[in-house]
Amino acid sequence: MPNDTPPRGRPRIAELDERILDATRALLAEHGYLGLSMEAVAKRAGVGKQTLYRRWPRRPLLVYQAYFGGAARTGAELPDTGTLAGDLQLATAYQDHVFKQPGTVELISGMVADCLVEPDLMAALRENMMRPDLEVAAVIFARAVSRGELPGDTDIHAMAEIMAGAMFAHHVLYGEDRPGFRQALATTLAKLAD
Amino acid sequence: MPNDTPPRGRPRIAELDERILDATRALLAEHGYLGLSMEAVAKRAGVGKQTLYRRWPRRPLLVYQAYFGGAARTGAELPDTGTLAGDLQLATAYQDHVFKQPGTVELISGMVADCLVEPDLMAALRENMMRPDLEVAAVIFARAVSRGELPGDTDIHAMAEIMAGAMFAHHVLYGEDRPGFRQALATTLAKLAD
Amino acid sequence: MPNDTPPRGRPRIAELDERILDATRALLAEHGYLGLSMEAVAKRAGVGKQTLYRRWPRRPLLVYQAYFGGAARTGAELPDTGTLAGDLQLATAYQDHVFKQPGTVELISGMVADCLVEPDLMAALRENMMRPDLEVAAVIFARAVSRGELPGDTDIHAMAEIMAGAMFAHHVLYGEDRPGFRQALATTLAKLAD
Amino acid sequence: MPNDTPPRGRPRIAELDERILDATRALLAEHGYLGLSMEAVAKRAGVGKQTLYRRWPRRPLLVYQAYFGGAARTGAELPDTGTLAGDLQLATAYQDHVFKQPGTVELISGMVADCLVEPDLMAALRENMMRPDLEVAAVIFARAVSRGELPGDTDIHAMAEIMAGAMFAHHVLYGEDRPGFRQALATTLAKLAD
DNA sequence: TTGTAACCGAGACGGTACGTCTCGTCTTTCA
DNA sequence: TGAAAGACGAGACGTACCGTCTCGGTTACAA
Repeated sequence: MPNDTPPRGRPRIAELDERILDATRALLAEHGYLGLSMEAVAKRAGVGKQTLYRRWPRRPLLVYQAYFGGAARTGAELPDTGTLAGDLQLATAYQDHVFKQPGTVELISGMVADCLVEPDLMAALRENMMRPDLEVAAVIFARAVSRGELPGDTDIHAMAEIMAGAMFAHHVLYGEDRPGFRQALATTLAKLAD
Repeated sequence: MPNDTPPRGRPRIAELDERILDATRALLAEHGYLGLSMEAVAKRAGVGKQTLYRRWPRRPLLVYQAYFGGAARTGAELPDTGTLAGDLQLATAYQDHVFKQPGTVELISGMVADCLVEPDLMAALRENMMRPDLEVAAVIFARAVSRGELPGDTDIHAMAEIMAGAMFAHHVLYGEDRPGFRQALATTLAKLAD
Repeated sequence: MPNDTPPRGRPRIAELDERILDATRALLAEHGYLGLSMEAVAKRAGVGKQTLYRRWPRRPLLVYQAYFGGAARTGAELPDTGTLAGDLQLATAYQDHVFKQPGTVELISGMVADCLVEPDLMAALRENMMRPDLEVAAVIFARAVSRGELPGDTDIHAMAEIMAGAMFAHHVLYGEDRPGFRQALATTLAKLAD
Repeated sequence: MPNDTPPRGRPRIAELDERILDATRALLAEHGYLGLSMEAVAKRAGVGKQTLYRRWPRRPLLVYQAYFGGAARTGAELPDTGTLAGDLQLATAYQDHVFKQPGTVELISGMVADCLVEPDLMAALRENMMRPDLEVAAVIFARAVSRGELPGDTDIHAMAEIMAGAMFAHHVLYGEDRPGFRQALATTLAKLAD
C-alpha cells in the first residue's frame, strides 16, 4: 500500500527536481556549502521559493540529494580480497579517494554543523551519509570474523567506526593529507588479525 | 624583545575582554554556536560592535578564546601508567570526558564548518584546537616506542591521529555514545604492542 | 496604456504605505529632517527595512511623499484679483504662510542638501517641490501679460523665480522674518507694471 | 587689554591649522560637503581627533574657515558705476561668478542644512556668510538713495535680500542657470529707479 | 462542465544579522 | 597643558537571507 492517499490537485513537475538539483550543484561548486543560500538556488533554477521549500525544506536535505544523488550511496560493497589486510587496503584507498573529491570536506563538515542543531536532521544525515560508509567498513570486519581472522566477539561496529572515523578526521580535521596515514591505519587494524 | 613598538593611543580596557568572553559563554550556553551572533555578543557585553570586531574579527576566534581560554589547551601531559595499554585507557577516558561536556560537540563542528571557508582560520583552529590533542596522544605512543613496546619506525603522528580522530568522529559524527567503543579503540591500539 | 507590464508576484500591501508615511511624519515632527533615520521609520511603522527601502530607497523621497503627499502640491492656482499688485500680495502672503509652518524651513534645506549629492534626486525634487511653486508664481505674471500690465516679452519664468526664490531665501537663509520684507517684494515686482 | 590671561601649558602648533584646513579642502574637493567627515579630516591631516575638535568643534565651522578663509569674505565693496542699473549689472555678474565656482552650491546648502539644526551655528553662518553678501548688495541701494534714484524711505535691507536671495535660489534651488535670469533680475530691480 | 485542490513563478512580508562607518568623548603617552 | 593615537558606546547605513505568505494563473482529477 505505497500510495494510500491518491494525489489531489496538480501534480508536481518532475523536471523541476532536476533543475533545482543542477542549480544546487552549480552553486555548491561556485560558493561552497556555507555560501549556498536557498534564495540563490531558487533564483538560479528559475523556480519559486515555495516550490523549492516544498520539495526540500532544509538546506542539508537539498544538498545531500544534489551531491550524493540519494540512492547512490547505499554501501556499494567492496570486493573480497580474501584477507582482512587486503580488504583494509582497498577500503582505505576508496575512502581516501572520496575525501579527495574537491569540496567534499567542506560539504561534509558544513552539513554536519547544519544538522547538529536539529536532531531530526542529524539522524537523517547519519542514516543517509554515515551509515553507508560504516556498513561498508563493517562488512570487512564481519568477513574477517567469518574467515576466523578475528574472534567471534569482535565489536564489528566499533571497528567500522574507528576505520571510517579516523579517515574522516584525518581529512576533515587535520588537513594536509600525508601519504603514510592511510597505510598506518590499514596496518594498525590488520594487526588485530595476528 | 617582545614589545618593540610601544603602544600608542588609548590602551584597550583589559576588563572588556572578560566582559565580552563572559557574554560569549553565556550566549553559547543559551543558543549554541550557530545561534551565536556577533551582534548579540556586543549587546550582551554592553560594548560597541567596533570594539568587539577590533578584538575578534571572526566568530570562531572569539568562540575559541571564550571556550578554551587560549593557553588552557596546551596539551597537559597525561600521567605515565607504565604500559601502552594503560596509557590508552587513560587517554581515551579523558577524551570521552571532554566530548561529553554539553555543547562541545556542536561547538567543535560549528567551528570547523566556520573555519573551513577561510584557510587562515582553519590553520589557526588546527594549531590551537587539534594540535594539543594530537600532541597528548603522540606522547603516549612516543613513550611506548622508548619503552620498546612499539618498533622504532612507528608513525607516531599517524597513530595519534587515529586515536584522537576516531574519538572525535565517534562523538561528533556517529552520535549516541556506546560504552564499548572507547574500550574497543583502546584495545585495538594496544594490540600493536603484542 | 498606463499599465503595460502586469504586476507579477505578491502585490504590495497598500496600507503599509500609509503606515510608513504616518511613522515618517511622526518622527519628522519629533526629531526633524536630519534626525530622521530609515532605521527608525521602519521600526516605528512596524515594517521590515527591506519593505521600506523597496518603496522609498532614499530618505528625501520618503520625506517628500510624507510631507507633501505627492499630488497635493500640483500648483493650486491662486484666485485672480484683477491686478498684478493684488495677485502679488496674495501670492507672497501664501508663501509666507507656507514657510512659517514649523519645520518647513529645516525640512526643505535638509532635503535640498540630501538631494544635491545625487543629481537624480535633485531633479526629482525640483520637479516635485520647486516646480509647482514656480508655476503658481508664473501664472501671476502670465495673467499680467495678458491683461497688458506687462510687456509681451516679459521673462515669465525668471520673474517667478525671483518671487519664489526671494521668499525662500528670506525665510530659510536670512531667518527672523521682518514684516516689511513681504511688502517690499510685492511692491518691487508690482513696480514692473508702471 | 587684549591678552589678560597669559597662555598656560603647551602652546598650539599653528602649523596644524593649515594642515587641517588643507585636508578639509582636499576632501571637500573629492567628496563634497556631505561626504566630508570629521573623522576623515583628522586622518588626512595626520592629526588627532581631539586636536581637530578643539579647534573646530563643528563641521560647518571648519568648512567655512577652509573654504572662505575667515576674513576673506568681508564684503569687498563693488566699484560705483554711477547708476543703480550699472551697479546691479556688476553685482549680479559677480554673484553669478561666485555661485559658478564648482562645489559652491552644494557647500552652501550643506552648510545651511547642518546649521539649521543648531541655532547658534545658523547665527554664526549668517553673520559670516550671508551678511557680507547682503551688505555688498545694500551698499548698491544705499548709493541709489543718496543719488536720488530711489526714495529715502526705501527698505534697503529688503532690497538687498531680494537681490542676493533670488540669485541664491536661482543657482542652488532651481539649477540649470539660464543666461536671461541675471539680466531679468537686474532689470527688474533697476525699474525701481524709474 | 464545473469545482476544488495543489501546483507554478514571482516577489512582498517581518525579521535578524552582517560588517562598515561616523559621531563626539575619553584616556593614554610623550613632549 | 597640548598633541597624536586610538579605544570607547552608540547606532545608522544598505545588503543578504531567512522561512512564510499571497497573488494570478495552470493543470489535474472528481462530481
